[in-house]
Amino acid sequence: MFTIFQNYLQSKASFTSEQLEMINAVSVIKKLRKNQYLLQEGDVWRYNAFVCQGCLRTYSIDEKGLEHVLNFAVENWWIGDRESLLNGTPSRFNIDAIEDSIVLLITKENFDMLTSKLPQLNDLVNLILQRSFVASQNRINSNISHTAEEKYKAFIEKYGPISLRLPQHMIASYLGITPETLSRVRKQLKK
Amino acid sequence: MFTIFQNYLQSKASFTSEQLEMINAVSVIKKLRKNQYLLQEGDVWRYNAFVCQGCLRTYSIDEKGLEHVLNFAVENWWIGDRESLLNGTPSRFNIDAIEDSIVLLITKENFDMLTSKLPQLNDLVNLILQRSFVASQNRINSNISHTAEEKYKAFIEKYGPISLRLPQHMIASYLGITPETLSRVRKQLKK
DNA sequence: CGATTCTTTGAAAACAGTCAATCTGTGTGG
DNA sequence: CCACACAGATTGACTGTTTTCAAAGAATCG
Repeated sequence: MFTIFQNYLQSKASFTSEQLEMINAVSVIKKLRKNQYLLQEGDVWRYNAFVCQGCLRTYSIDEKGLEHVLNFAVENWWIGDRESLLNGTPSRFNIDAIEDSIVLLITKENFDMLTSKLPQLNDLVNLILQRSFVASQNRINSNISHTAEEKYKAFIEKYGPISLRLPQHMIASYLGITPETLSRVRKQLKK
Repeated sequence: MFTIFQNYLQSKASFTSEQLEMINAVSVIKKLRKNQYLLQEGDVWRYNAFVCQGCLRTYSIDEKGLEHVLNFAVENWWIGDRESLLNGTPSRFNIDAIEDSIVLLITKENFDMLTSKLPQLNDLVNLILQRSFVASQNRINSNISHTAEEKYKAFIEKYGPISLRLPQHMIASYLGITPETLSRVRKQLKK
C-alpha cells in the first residue's frame, strides 16, 4: 500500500528514497470494511488521509435525519474534514466507506513536520488545496445555475467511470435532489 | 489606502516596517466606479486583490444570458479568480463593483516573491485559502440541504450588516433562486 | 433462499419559475 | 424643482418542476 502512495507522490513531484522513507515512517495504513466509519460526527479529525484503494464519502445529517453527501473520494484522492483539522473542532460530518477500502493516514503533527522538511510536499499539498477550492467554487456555480438534469449530466461528465461505482441515491444526495427525481432524470436521458 | 491593508496585515501577523515597505512597493491601488469591471470573462486574472473599500461581486453568465453570483467581497476581503490565476486560463467569470470601491492589486509574480521572502505572509495566505475552502464546502452543504427560505436565513445570519448593502436580486442570484421567489420568502418572514 | 436495501413508478401536493403588470425609489436632464 | 425615465422590488396568475408518500420491482448480501 505504501507503493501506491509512493507512486502517487513520484508522479506529482520528485522525492529521494530517504525522503520517501521518512514519509513511510509516519504513515499508517487503515483497512475499512464497506459501511465502516473513518470519521463520525462529533469526533475531531486529526489526519491527512490518502485513499489507496476503494471509495469513501463525506456526508452530513440534517435535523430531519436526512443524509447529504458533500464529497466522494476514490484511489489517489485525499479525504478528510479540513474544518475540524484546521480548528480542532468536533466534526459536523461523517466519512464512511462505500466499498472495502484502504486509506493511508498521517497525523497532523507528523504531516506538518514532513511539509516543513520537504518543500516539494508542501508545494504539492498547497496545489491540491488550490485545486480543491477551485473545484468547489465550480460546483457552487453549477449548483446555482443548473437544473437537476444539467447537474446530473455534468456529474457524469466529471466523474466518468467512477460514477458507476456510486449508488444512485448517493449521487442524488450529492446533487441535492431526491432519489426519485434522479431516477426520472435518468429515464428521460435514456431516449 | 495602504494603511488599511497594513492594518489588516498587522492584525493577522507581525511585520516589520521594512517588510511592510516591501509589500507597499509592489502594491497598486485601483479605484472603481459602481458597475465598473475589475475582471471580464475571457481575460486572464493575474493578481492577488484585496478590497480596501466598497463592495464587489464575482459572477458568471450562462447560455441564456443569466447572471449567477458566485461571491461577494467587501473591505478586508480578498477577491479574484483563482482558477484563472492558477492555470493561466481565460476567466469564465466577471468581477465588478457594486459600490464605488478601492482595491489593492499585487501581481502574481510579485506576490510569489513576497510569500517566498515573508513566511508570515505565506502562512497567512495559506490560512485564508484553507478557510475559503472550508467556507465553500459549507456553502455546498447548505445548497444541497436547505430550502430557499432556509438558505436565505443562513445567508442573512452569515453576512449580517453586509447583506443590507447588496441588491436583493444579487442575493437571490447568489442563493440560486429567482428575485421573485426571494421577494416572497421575505414577505413570509416578515410575520 | 429470505431479508434488506436500492431503484423505479404513479398520483397528489408543495414549491419554485415564468411572464406580465404595478409599485417604489433614485437619479438625471430639462 | 419638477417631470420623467429607469432600475429594482413586489404582486398575481399560471406553468412546470421537484418533492412527498406509497407501493411494486430489482438487486444484493448473508
